[in-house]
Amino acid sequence: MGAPTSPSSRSAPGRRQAEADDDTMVDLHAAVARRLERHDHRYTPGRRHLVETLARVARPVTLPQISSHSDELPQSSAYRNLEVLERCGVISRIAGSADHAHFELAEPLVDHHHHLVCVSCGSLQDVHLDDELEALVDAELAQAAAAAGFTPTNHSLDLHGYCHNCEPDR
Amino acid sequence: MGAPTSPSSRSAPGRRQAEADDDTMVDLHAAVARRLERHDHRYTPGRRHLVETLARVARPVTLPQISSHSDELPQSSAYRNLEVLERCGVISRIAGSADHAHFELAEPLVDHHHHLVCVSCGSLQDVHLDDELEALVDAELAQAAAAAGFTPTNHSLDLHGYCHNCEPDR
DNA sequence: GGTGTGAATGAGACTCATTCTCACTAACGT
DNA sequence: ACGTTAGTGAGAATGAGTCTCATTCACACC
Repeated sequence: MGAPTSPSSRSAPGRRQAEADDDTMVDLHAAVARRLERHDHRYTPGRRHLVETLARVARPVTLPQISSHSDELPQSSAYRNLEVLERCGVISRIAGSADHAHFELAEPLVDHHHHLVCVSCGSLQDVHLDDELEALVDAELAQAAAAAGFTPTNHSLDLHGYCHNCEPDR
Repeated sequence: MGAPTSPSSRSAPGRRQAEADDDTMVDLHAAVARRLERHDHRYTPGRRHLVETLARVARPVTLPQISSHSDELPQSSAYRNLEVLERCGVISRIAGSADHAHFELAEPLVDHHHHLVCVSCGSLQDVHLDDELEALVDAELAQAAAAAGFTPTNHSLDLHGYCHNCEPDR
């Protein structure tokens, strides 16, 4: 991992997060289970539920949003499981400026992508960029990082602005 | 103490944040004062102090770090003033995953730049990218945003990894 | 079929960064 | 001087996220 993550071949399913059909869901669960096992953790119903919700909404969501989609999980368990899933590389936490952190499926389980961040309502949305541009960015960042004695793992690129519900004040 | 000290205000901003010499400091204060005035706020000594600290450290810092550099300001005032300065576009808040938010001088007052984010200790460091690449990124992001009905204001590009004090676990 | 071991759960207490409240003071305009 | 408004500081309040702990579950091995 000298270089930033390239969206290169991994054994895991590199499928689009959106509109997950049953097949991709099965693959996803298998991949998640494998990751949990590797860390000596179990793929319990609660965790399964979280993963399934994240896969279905296909965008970064907060814990309250997850709960509202179906609150089968008490808050403390939900947070604990999100943390476990994060440590196992299944999901990633986006700390943003909104009140709550956002969670999404982690990169090897979904395609590399970035976010549109609404500065008004704090909501997040995925964007995909051209691979070539990604490579350019990675290359130049890697170079700049090296100069600063920094060991990169991955980059994140957010576009801040107003989502379609939050037109700039009018 | 009266008015801001620089009547000669040559177009101040656009300067590098690091190693601010006295001249740039004078310019900076003038620019900040102008912004505050525009919002009917005063450039009080406490605010001056915050701006000066941020200019001197030349990297995003947390409130405890600001205080440790010289705690002339009670916590509640510091937070309140940071908020005012943020609303006036003088500083920007970086919410990150660290315990504390980081603060830095806002973009029009310093050059456009990005951050190296240490995933281990949470510290931030500035990086500058090639203008051409920036333009490319902006162009493509703008296009993607338009497709999503999103009105962009600016982008942020972070490189996550390990700073030179926090080599990957060994 | 028991039984032991360690992970998982849920309820609630707790932490702690940040924000709010409020009484008070400093600055500016007239 | 006087009124009005912004700023101050101390402490209380808020609230997202974490921790504790008693209990339950899952699985292996007898």
